[in-house]
Amino acid sequence: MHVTQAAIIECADELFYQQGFTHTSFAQIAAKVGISRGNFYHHFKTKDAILDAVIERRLEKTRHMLKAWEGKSNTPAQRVRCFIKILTTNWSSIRLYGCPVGTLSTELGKLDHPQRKHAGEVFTVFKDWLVHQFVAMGQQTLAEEHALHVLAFSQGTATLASTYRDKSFVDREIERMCQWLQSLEKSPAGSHSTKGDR
Amino acid sequence: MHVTQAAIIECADELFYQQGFTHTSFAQIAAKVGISRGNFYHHFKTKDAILDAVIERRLEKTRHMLKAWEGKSNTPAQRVRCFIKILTTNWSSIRLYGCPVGTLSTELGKLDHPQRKHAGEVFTVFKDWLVHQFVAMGQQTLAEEHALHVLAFSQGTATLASTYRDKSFVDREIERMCQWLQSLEKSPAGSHSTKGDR
DNA sequence: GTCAGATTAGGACAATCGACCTAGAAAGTC
DNA sequence: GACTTTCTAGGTCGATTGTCCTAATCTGAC
Repeated sequence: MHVTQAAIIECADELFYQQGFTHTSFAQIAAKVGISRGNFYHHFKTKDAILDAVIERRLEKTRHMLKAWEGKSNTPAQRVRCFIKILTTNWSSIRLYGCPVGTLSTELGKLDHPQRKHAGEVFTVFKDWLVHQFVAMGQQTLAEEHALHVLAFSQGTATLASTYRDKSFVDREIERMCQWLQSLEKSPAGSHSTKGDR
Repeated sequence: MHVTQAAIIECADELFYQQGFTHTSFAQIAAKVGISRGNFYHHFKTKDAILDAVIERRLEKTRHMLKAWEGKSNTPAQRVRCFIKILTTNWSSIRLYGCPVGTLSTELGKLDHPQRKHAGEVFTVFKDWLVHQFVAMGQQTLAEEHALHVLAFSQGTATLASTYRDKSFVDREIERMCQWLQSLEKSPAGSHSTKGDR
């Protein structure tokens, strides 16, 4: 039954985030789902298979969230601000467990895990979306660089804020980032001014 | 004999960095040191005791490195640049394993490990040193904020660069950071100019 | 040379890991 | 109703985990 399968993925997702992939066992997932340990083999052959499904779920949820942001905000700069402020939105969990994308990618990197690149795709989904926003802001030449810069800001702030569990630091960094974004809005910086969205 | 003890700490340090704390076992450390597994108990009662010693060693090495930087660079801004460029200096390992400080802090956070705060002290050593440099630059009111900003930059860049294993991105972010630092040098920004180092 | 203390190797211990199997319950088809 | 497929519970498997013990070896003081 695939409602059980979905429940396994959801619980595994949460536990991988909160405890890390290595430190999470089948027994813990099973307990959280409320099924027996041995039942796993029918749904997922290996632990890596669960990880694969978790990453796929995260990719899906990320794409969905970004699409939702398109509807809520009018300007591309406003959409980028949505991303920047995600640290505040998810603060209660980031405070304890850091950024789910960065921490998983880091852990799999250390394990030299075959799914390392797959986990990195979540970053790429964010990056491509950000690139699209910066291009819409008239920053096509530096769009990629700016996108990665915003991602790095998000990662660094999450890591440090999680270490010190300090919210005020997050607010200051967000303010700094928003000011930087505003300075981009004011100076279109396009070598050739661009009408038409290409 | 305390040469063995030092060897254990050094090997454990390396393995904790490369594989993570959870994923590193006594057997692996023992094999790396070249001693038997059972011999550990004589030197360290528990795995946490080894972790404690590793963190202490890192604190010591960090303080030593920062002191060395004081000698090599004349201006405080130049010293901050030493820190910023550490991503390039240690690129070959950061590429594969990320920042040793951030990744350990993140992992211990997820484990809710008692030594979490101890690991975070390495950040604080860097922070205090950076604060001192910014104060010397005449940025006393914003010194703490600037220091944390530089730390966050370092963390974010390391995480993202390690995910994509892309050196050129590191270079661009370093360049961006150095320009920001230069803009600070030009505008002393002291609300009241300050002679006397307080 | 003797002897006490420090250091070591090798293994035992219970617990847990991911992986796997089997028997039976549940669900759906005809 | 009988029958097939899907799902589940419980348990076993060898390997590995951190911890701990003991007997042997090494070292240095006397």
